[in-house]
Amino acid sequence: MTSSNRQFKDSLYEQLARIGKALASPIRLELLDVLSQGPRTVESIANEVNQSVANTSQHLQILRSARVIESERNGVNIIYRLADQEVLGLCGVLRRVGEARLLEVRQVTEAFLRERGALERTDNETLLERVRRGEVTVLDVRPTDEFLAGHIPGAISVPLSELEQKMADLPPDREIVAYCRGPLCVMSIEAVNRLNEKGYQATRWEEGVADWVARGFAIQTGAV
Amino acid sequence: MTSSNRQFKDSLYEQLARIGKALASPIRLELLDVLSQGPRTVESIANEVNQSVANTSQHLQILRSARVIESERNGVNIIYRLADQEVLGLCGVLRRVGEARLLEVRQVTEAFLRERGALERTDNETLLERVRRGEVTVLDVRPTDEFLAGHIPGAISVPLSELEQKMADLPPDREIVAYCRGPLCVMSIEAVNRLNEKGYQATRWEEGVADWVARGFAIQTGAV
DNA sequence: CTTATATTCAATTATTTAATTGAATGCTTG
DNA sequence: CAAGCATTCAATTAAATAATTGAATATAAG
Repeated sequence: MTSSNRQFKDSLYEQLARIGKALASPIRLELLDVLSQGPRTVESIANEVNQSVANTSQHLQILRSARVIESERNGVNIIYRLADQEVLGLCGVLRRVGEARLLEVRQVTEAFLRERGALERTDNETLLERVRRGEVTVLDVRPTDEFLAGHIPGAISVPLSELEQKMADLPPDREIVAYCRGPLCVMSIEAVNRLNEKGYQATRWEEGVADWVARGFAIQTGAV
Repeated sequence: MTSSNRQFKDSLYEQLARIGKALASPIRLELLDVLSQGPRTVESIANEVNQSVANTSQHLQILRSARVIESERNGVNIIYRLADQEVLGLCGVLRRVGEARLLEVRQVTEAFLRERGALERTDNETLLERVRRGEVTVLDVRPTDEFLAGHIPGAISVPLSELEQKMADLPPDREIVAYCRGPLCVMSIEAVNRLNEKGYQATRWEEGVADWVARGFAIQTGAV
């Protein structure tokens, strides 16, 4: 290979490695997951991931420098968001490769689900078909701002913290499917457990909005 | 969030970051690109990326530890290969995010193509359709072992080094489309330039076999 | 203009990563 | 069994990365 081709390759991979480096930190991967649910402020993100605001901010600078997130000022707050759907896809692929290839990921995940009584696999694909056909009542049990940022069309927003109050409004003889942020989020596990305790017929759809989008389906923003 | 949820998240992202760290090095990204064309020995890879065998081997250990590549011994040689298609997809998504989001990637790439007289964009999608309909003669100008590892069905293997000898066998009045490893490989550029100089009507399809696979199309292995 | 709040920056320290070099290991051949 | 070849390992050195802490900056409110 000529030396100018060599130089070109070196430059190109140096640049692409910026994205790899952005993904090389556990904290930054969590930041990206948090942002995949919708835009947030630094303080809110820092609380979610249990890190100092300064440390969170530094990691956000690295992600922004790699152009995988963007920011805009809103008064004293800075709102961060994922740069685009392709970045969302990148996070999804990395997680799927991790789940498929790293035994440790599966071990950690199964321990997590077993502790919460959610290890039993439902038929996720059949459930998805029934959701799409409108055969079940779909609950989004994430916080309201994440629902507003984007949700499965037809889903009802019932944040976990409001489930007790709103449970009585749910049709008692219609099957319920609850989802939240994704396979590793406990909200839908908790919601399904509570609903079934009260005699509802609830099932957890273990994916999240990002997975729905990755499947090519449209989402709804705003209140409906 | 309860402390056991926090611990779970910390463990999970620690594990997923192993893959991010694997991708955080320019050399390892190039190794993955090289392996996306087919399995190779350490020495052959080291030559391709212009690194020492020891350094190449160390990076390969990191990639293997992250489970994105696999190895098998073949006498004194060790053959390395990508772990599966999902890893191929991960590399593809990372490159697309880089190309879409990092101005520097586009700058480096355009300079590279301009220097080689290949900056003019052809309509890649129309070309693909014509390839799929069998309307053109398709040449794979990569080395033979990469052709054997996997190629577009119906493509003829004409490694760049053999183009002069084999050119006379090509139908003179049928349009030719040449491809190689991907947008940043010079073989198809060189091949198209030479063919057009000799009066053939040749166009470059700038993607590679990995992109063909990412589009969901089947590839052919072996000699046909 | 001053104070409060949110966020970023800079310096420091500790840890991790990367390239080099020479030794060690595994397989093949004579 | 010894020599050759391919590959990996280990130690060393230098560079890069990460968390903490305190200072600096930007915006809003009184």
